[in-house]
Amino acid sequence: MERFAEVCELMHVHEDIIERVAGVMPPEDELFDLADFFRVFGDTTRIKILYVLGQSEMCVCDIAGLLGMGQSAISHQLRVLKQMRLVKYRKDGKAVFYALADAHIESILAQGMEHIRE
Amino acid sequence: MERFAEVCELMHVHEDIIERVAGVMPPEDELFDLADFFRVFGDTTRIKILYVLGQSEMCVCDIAGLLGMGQSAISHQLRVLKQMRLVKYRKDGKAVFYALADAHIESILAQGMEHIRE
DNA sequence: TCGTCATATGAACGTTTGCTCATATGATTA
DNA sequence: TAATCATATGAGCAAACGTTCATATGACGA
Repeated sequence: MERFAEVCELMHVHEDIIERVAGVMPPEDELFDLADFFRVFGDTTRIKILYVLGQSEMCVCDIAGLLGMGQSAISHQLRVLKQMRLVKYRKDGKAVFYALADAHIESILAQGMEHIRE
Repeated sequence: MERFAEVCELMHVHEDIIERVAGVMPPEDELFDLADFFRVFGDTTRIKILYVLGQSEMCVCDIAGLLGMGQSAISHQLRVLKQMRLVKYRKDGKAVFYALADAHIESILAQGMEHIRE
């Protein structure tokens, strides 16, 4: 295969593996979306937000107070979480209450926690 | 609570929620490690590497060929994956074969996939 | 209606990230 | 031993990210 030629000289060794694996790769954009999804979990502020929302729905101001951060920073991050459909919100007068979008998310967090304590 | 004073004026509204949630927050460094862990999944190249290693163990050169990327780029990313203990490796002569560190990882990937197709 | 409050948003800025290129390391073969 | 090959690594650079600051929006109460 020409596509491997520029990388290694000894391509014939594992050609069988490569052929087989190339056949079962999910489409490019699906893997991109997957990375995009996990990227959202890859920031301490957002992890904290998700964690506290796992305990209770909360307004922006509550979260900012709880995490000791500015309202703007939290609002920006909530937008990211909202875009990835990790949180939902309801408006109540001036306040906006955020909550986890579904139970899926806590389960992913829990699995991550499991892995880092081993 | 003084820590909330600079954020909002109307702090007394949800003080109860805040007190309760603050009591059950995991330690700062644990949440940091968790974000650190997920950050590794938050890149297309690394997701692809994890995906192909889920199919078969593979040497650096195989991965680079399969993904159509340079050997150096793959090697750099494998170091990140190694540091987070997501992959293990064995040496065989000049080649180094990488594999997923444990089954945990595929399960996390699968859960992510589930979420993005909904 | 005006002032106030909670939230959202845009620009700016410093930091982090991921790639490339060049080179180092370490093992194999001639 | 010298040449070759697979992998690792450091520097450099462009792009992406997360925070802050200033300001906009939109709802409530006086």
